[in-house]
Amino acid sequence: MIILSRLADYGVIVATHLAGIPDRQVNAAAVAAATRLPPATVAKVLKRLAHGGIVTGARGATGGYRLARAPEEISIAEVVAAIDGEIGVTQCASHVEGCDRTNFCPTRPHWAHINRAVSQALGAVTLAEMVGPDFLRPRPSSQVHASP
Amino acid sequence: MIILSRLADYGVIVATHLAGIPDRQVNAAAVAAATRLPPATVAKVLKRLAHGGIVTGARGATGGYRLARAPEEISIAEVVAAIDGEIGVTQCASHVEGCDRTNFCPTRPHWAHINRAVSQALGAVTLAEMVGPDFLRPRPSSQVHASP
DNA sequence: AGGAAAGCGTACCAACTTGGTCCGAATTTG
DNA sequence: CAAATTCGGACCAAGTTGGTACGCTTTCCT
Repeated sequence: MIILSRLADYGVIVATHLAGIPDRQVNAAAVAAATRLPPATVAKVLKRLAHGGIVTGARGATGGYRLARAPEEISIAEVVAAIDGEIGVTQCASHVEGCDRTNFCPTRPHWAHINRAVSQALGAVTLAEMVGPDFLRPRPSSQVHASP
Repeated sequence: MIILSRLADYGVIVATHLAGIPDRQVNAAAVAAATRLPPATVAKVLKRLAHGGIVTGARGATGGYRLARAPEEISIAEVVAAIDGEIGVTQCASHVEGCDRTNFCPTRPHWAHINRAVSQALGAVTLAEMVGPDFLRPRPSSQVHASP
C-alpha cells in the first residue's frame, strides 16, 4: 500500500525544490522543468500549495511562486495536508460519529495512537532538512545516494 | 487523506474479531454478522488474510477461518500488508529503480525514515492489544487531531 | 495605454484503483 | 455417495484520483 498519493508526492518534491532556492521566485513551468514533472500537474500542485499557505504566488509578468515561510518552518505534514487534506489513519479516525458499529470497535484508541505516530513522523521532517545536504541521519555510516 | 484503505480497515476489524475468539473456527458469514460488515466483502478480506498467512481457512463442511498464529504475534502492519500489500510512503519507497529523476530526489532517505516510522507505528500494535479490554476507552466525545 | 506573461479558479475528461459480486473447483462431513 | 461449505479465481461497477484545458485576473514591459 502507498500512504501518500502521487500528488502529495509531487507536492513534497515541488516544495523541496522551492526550498532549495529560497530567494528566487520561479513560475510553474520552471518548477516543472526543474523537477521533470508534468507542467500542468505541477501548476495544480502549486495552486493547492498556495491555497494551503505553503507557497505564495505572485501574479503578472515575472510572477512566480515562492515559499511562504522559511524552509525550516514547513513540515512535510503541512505539505501533504495542503495537497490531500488532513492526515487520518482510517475513516473512523476522521469522522467523529455515525459509525453504527461503534460498539464493536474497540480499536479506535489504537487508531488514534497510530495516527499520531504517523503525523509525528511526517511532521518531524521539515523542508530545510529535506533540501539540506547534511540532514540528520540516525545512521551516519550508511550511504544512501546510490540505488538500493 | 486517509492512510488505510477501507479493505484494510475491514481486515483489522475482522482480524480483531477473530483474535477475540482464538479457539473458535467460524465461517465468513458468521464473521460478517458479528462485525456488521458486508458478507461478500468480509469473504474477500478473509481470502486475502488467508493468502497473507494471517488466518487459515478450513474447507468443507464445518469449515471456517481461524487465526494462523497467536494474537500477540500478529501486528497490525501484517494485517494491513496482507490486504493492501507492503507499506510504503510513496512509490519511490516501493520501487527500487526506474525513477528518472533520481538525481533530483534527495528526499529518499527521509522517505525511508518516515516509512520506517509508519511501519513501526503499525507494527507495534498487535491483535492481542487490539482486543485487549484494558485499552478500550468509550469516550466518543473528544476527538484528538494532530494539529500542525 | 496596450499587449504579453503569469497565476488563479473552475470545469472537465480519462484512467486507475477499489469495492463488491458471482460462479466454479475442491473438500469434508453425514 | 450426496450435500454442505469453503477457497480460488474471474468479473463488473463505481468512486476517486491524476491530468489537462480554458477563461479570467493581475501585473510588468514596451
